[in-house]
Amino acid sequence: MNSATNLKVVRPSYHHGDLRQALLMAAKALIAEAGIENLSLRKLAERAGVSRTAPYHHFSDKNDLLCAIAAQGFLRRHQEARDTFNDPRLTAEEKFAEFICGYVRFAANNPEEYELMFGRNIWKQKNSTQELRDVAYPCFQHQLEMVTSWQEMGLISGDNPLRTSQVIWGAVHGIAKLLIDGIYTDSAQIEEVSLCAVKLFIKKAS
Amino acid sequence: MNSATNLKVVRPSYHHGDLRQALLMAAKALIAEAGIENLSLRKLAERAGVSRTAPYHHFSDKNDLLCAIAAQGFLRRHQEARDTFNDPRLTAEEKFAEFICGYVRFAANNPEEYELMFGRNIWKQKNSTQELRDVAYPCFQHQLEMVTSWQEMGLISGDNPLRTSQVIWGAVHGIAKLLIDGIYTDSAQIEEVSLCAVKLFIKKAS
DNA sequence: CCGCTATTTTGACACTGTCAAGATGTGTTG
DNA sequence: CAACACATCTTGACAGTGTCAAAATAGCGG
Repeated sequence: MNSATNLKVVRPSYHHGDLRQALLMAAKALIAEAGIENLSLRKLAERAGVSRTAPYHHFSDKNDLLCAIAAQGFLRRHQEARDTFNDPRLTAEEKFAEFICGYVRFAANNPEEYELMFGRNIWKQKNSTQELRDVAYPCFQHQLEMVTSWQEMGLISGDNPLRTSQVIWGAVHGIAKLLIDGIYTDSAQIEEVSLCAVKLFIKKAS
Repeated sequence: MNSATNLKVVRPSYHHGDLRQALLMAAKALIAEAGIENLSLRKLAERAGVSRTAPYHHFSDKNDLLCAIAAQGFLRRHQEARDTFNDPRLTAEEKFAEFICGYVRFAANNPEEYELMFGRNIWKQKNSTQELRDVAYPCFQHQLEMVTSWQEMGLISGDNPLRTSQVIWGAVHGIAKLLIDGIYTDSAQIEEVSLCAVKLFIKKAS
């Protein structure tokens, strides 16, 4: 199916070269410029220099395209979270704080991409691609595992690890959403809010 | 011709009766049936029995219509929150728990309306109507005030009342969003997650 | 009664996603 | 090398969408 299996080297294989990749690039550019809701396949095709229906030979759907972009976002965030969690120079508490702050920062720095990754358009109904789920679920899983480990070592409070993970995920997700959706206007204080969340979840030793 | 002119004593004003209200009703019905993204002004007009552009004399915009519906949602939720906060039969801790659980329950029971109320489509850019802001901001404010009072009486942890309020708001919003957007599949356990959030935020007295 | 204005309609335009059918290049096989 | 199969891209078309302009209608105050 996927002709990209043969493309070990960057190689113009067919008419356009690698249209699929070019479309993803152009789509991200257009989204960054005008937001997700202003992305149309026709403008995208024009930007890529092909006709309106050319994208349909690389993505079955507009939804398919969006899922592919979201999948890239999950890969990036997953890697980011893994890096800080495995950084040997950080204490557990620093890792936890960076998990919270980094999560919100990721959303704040890539609002359109985050909106795509966690937007209802993709997840509601059966819109999510198998490819997207294969990338997103491990990312979710990783979050739960990290929180579980922090809880087991007594760093953060709560008893049920799964429930605590869900609440903390909900907290960072909600803070991020309230911010990037424009309900909070003070985007300058996200770091402060994130740090407050960290303090609230960390178990009091005193 | 229309014998309905004599029906309503309230205000049989013009051609249709009260089209604005009828449109809001029909819109909520359509949204409940097929979701926000499947609501079109044309289908709405057809449902209300008027032509496509008739709604434009009662709402300047599609966005204006959506804001009006969202405003009603904020009024309902605001009243709900006020009722539990002022219920003399509840202790402060019970009120706090009911605030958290009730918030998530409201979103779970009215997913489309909640999506509208807190969707980016309304708040991003300058899409929000003045009317909407006049209703929503007091609702937000009330939330902050409640959390502040609970913190001042030593019920919940944290030091900065504003930041704590924002984190707790973020938490309930995020839990609700993850649920109704279809990222959590287990909608049966929302109450459990909510209660876990309550326990996490309540200050340990022991 | 007439006219003014609020309300509604018809027509039109520029978009959108997506399908069907044809055209064109590419790789493989006989 | 030639011919075929197929991936790729294009043109044409259709049903939707939000929204504006201008025309038609209905109800009110004079």
